[in-house]
Amino acid sequence: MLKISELSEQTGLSAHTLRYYEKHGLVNASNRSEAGYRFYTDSDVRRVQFVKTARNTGFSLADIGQLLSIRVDKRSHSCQDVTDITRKKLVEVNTKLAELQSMQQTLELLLESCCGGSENATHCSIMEALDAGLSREGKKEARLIK
Amino acid sequence: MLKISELSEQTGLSAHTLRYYEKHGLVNASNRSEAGYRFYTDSDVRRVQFVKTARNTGFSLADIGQLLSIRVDKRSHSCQDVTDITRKKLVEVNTKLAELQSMQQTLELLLESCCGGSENATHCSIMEALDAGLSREGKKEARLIK
DNA sequence: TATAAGCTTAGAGCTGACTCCAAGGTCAAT
DNA sequence: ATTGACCTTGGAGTCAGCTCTAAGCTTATA
Repeated sequence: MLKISELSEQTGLSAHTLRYYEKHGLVNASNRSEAGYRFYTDSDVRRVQFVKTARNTGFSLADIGQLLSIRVDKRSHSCQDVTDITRKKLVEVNTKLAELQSMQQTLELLLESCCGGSENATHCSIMEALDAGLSREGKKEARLIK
Repeated sequence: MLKISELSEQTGLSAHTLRYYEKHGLVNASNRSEAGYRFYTDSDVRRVQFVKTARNTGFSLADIGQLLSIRVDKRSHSCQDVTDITRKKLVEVNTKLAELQSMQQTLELLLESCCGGSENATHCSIMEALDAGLSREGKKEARLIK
């Protein structure tokens, strides 16, 4: 039986966060002392670690709520229930990934196009490109957005 | 001279958002009618479009504030000032990109490992992998996390 | 002139995932 | 018995970037 600070240490999640998860229905302490102190069992620890792993994988707390309810009663759920949640997440991740990749490319082209020197920015090609809505090239090559 | 709704139409930003930007010091209407209605000049329109382009490129409103103050007085700023902001943003984007790519890979492996069928989730390999902290493989290949 | 559409403001609400605070109770060690 | 570390709770604050509301004025059209 672990106290909240011990669970915090074991999982790397703060006690604040653990209480927050409890408030949101993700992880309860199986036991409480007479004074109300939370005490966590091994099973609780595993549940918290499941939550942490799922968070690292990108699932929202709402997703994780669903995954947890599958986890406690696997017989009443299908693999498809699980893949549905996972696939939905993958789509979200891919969408964000595409946005970020586009930003990355733009930023790299902007940096390539600019001297970055200490002379004044009167003719800075980054400023020019942003002014032109990125529609023009970086002065030499016609690649931005296009 | 455009009214706010006209500027909204031209830029694709809502009137709400335009007022929000003004409140945060990014874009002022150069003129006001007697009744206080905002009127935007061509120069204002260009400024708003600059902001929009910078937003699309991933810059925060705070970054854009800096870029705008460079824009209005290019002589007092260097190309390096501009590349500093841009490079900082690129680093942030690359960091997020790495996180998302790791999530993407994990999600794809999870999906590969699971049948996704209508049978119950008792032996679902996604659930098993999340339970094991992704430290184990997808039943067949040893690739998750590793 | 009446109506509807559009404008103004300050300020509140939203999202998600924490993060912190105050006020007070508990526990272990000295 | 006292100190200090730890625990409890409800509720507020944080971040970014909007998004919306309410109450009231203005403007264009019929």
